[in-house]
Amino acid sequence: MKNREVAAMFDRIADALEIKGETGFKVVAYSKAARILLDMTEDVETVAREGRLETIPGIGEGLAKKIVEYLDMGTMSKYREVMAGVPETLLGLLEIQGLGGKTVHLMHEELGVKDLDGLKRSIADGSLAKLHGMGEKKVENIRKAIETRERVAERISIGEAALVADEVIAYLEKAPGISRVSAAGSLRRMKETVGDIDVLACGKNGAEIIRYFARNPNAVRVLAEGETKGSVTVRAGETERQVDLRVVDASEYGAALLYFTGSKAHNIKLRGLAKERGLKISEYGVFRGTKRLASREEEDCYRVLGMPWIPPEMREDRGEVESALDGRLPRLVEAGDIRGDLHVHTRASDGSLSLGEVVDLARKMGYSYVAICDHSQAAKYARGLAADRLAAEMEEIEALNRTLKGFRVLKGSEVDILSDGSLDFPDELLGRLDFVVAAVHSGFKKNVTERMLKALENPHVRTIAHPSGRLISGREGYDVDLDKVIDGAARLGKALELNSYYDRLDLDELHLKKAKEKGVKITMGTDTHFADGLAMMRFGLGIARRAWLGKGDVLNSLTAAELLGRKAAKKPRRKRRS
DNA sequence: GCCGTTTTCGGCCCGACTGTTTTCAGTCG
Repeated sequence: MKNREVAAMFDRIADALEIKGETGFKVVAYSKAARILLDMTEDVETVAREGRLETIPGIGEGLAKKIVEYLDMGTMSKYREVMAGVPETLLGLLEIQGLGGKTVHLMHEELGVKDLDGLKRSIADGSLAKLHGMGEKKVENIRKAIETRERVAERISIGEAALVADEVIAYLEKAPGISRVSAAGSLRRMKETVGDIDVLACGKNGAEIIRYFARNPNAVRVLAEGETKGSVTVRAGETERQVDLRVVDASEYGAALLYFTGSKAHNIKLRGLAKERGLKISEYGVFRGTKRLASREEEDCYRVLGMPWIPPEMREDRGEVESALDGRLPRLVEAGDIRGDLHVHTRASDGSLSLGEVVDLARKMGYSYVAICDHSQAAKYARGLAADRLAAEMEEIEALNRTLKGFRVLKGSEVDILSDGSLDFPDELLGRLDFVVAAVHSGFKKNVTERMLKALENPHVRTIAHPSGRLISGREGYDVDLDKVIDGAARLGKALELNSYYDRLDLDELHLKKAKEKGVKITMGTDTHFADGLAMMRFGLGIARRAWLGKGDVLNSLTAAELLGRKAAKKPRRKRRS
C-alpha cells in the first residue's frame, strides 16, 4: 500500500508551497488530501486502477492525475517542481511554534537559513531580528519555542495523558465556584497519542479558578495565568506536559466544548456547513446574524445545524458529519456493552495478581467473566507455563468457578506462535481451553504474516494478540502484512485482538476499521499484569469507537455462554479457485 | 488545490493573540 507514501509527498508539497507563499487554499487542499489518504482503508493503488480517485471528496482532477503519475512512473513532477530550491531541512522549521511559511521564506531568502542550525545562528548573531516585520520579542519567542521543543516530548500515549488529566480534573473539581469541568482536545477524542492536555471549565469567577489551577501542587511551571486562560506544565513520567485550562460562562459551555474538542477538521466542516445555511458557528455559539441560536450544550449546537450529537471519538471529518445529517450515525460500542476482559495475566506467569484478585477486580469493572491468558512455555522471560502448570491452573479455575455465582473465569492461554508458525502447546491441550489467544513474542522479522495465518488455521485459536506488535512509546513492531492477516481472519471466521494496554492499542484504529469492513470480529483485552490495568479497557474502547466499531463487532459484548457457544467457529471456507 | 439543486468562477472557518505597525500581518488552535 502506497497510501502513506503519497500522503507524505502531499504533506511536503503543502509545506513547501506554504514557504513559497502560495495561496492558503492550495496548501490546505494538499494537506487535506494527505489526511484523507492516511485515513483511507482502501489501497490507493486499487482505487486508482479502478479510476475512482475523483470520487473521493477532497481529491479532484488535479490531485488524481498526480497520484496516477506517481503510481505509474514512481515520480511526481509537481513534487520535483515544488521542492526545487526548498531544502528538505527547511520544512522542519515549520513545526516550531511561532514560525510560519512567511517567516521561514523570509529567513531563507534574506539570510540563507537552511536548517535549525542556521536558524540558531541567525538568532545568535542578531540578523533574524533585523528582518522586516521581526523584532526582539518575536525572536525571543522563537528561541524559547526551539528550547521547549527540545525539552518536551512531542506526544505521549493517551494512557499517560489521561493519568495527568484525571489528576488535574479531580483537583479542579474542588475549585471555588466551579460548576463543570471536562477534558477537551485530542484527549476527549481518545486519540492514541496526545500533545497538550486541554481542559474546559465553567464557574462563577474565572480568574479565581485559574489562580487555583495555577497553584496545583503538581504544576512545575506556570506559563500563563489570566482571566479566562491558564497554562501550566505538570510532571508526566520523565517529562513535563503542558495543561491548558479555559474558563467560560455556563451559557456558552457547549459551544466552547465543541470548539476545544475539535478536531480542527471537524470544526471546519461544521463551520462550512453552517455558512451554507446562513449560520455562523464559533466557540461562542451558533448564530444567525447576531442572534445566538445555541451555545449551552453541545447537543444544542449540533441540533441547530440539523444533526444529532456526534460522539467526540468520531469527530475527525471522516464522514461523521454526513452520516449525522443523514441520520445514519452508527451506535458505537459502549463501556456497558463490555461484559468481560479477554486477556489477563496472573502471577502464574508474569502477572502480579492471584486468580481471586482478578475476579474481584473484574467484578468491580461490572464484568461477568474474564479470560485468564497466561504465557505459554516458550515465553521463558515471562515465566511461561509448561503444560503441567497450565493443567494445574485449569483445575484451579474450575474449582474457583464452582464457588462463583454470576461470574465465570474462562480458562485461556496466550500461546506463543513459534518460529515455524506452530503453536507452543499441542492441540489436545488447547482443545481443553475456553479461550486461546495466539501471539508472536519472538522473531519479529521472521515470516510473521505466514506464522500468524498458520496460527489462525488452528481450530482452537480464537484471536491473535497485539497483531502489529508496536509499542506507542517507540517499538516499531513486527514485520507483518496486517491486511493479509485481516483477510485470513475473515476467511477463517477468526477474530483479532484490540489489545487495550495503553502503550499498545493494537490493532490501531485504521486496521480496526479495515477488520470491520471485512467482517472480522474484535476481542478486547487489557493484557494486564497489575491491579490497575483492568481499567485500561477504556483506552481500547476509545480506539474501538474511533474506528466506528459497534457492539456487534466486539466479541466482549457476548455473554460467556455465547462466547463459548461460538468456540467452534465456522469451518474454514475452502479457498475458491479463481 | 477543490467544489457546485444559487455558481464551471469565485468562493473556500472563525476568533484571538502578538508584535509590529501606523492600520495590519502572521500565526495558532
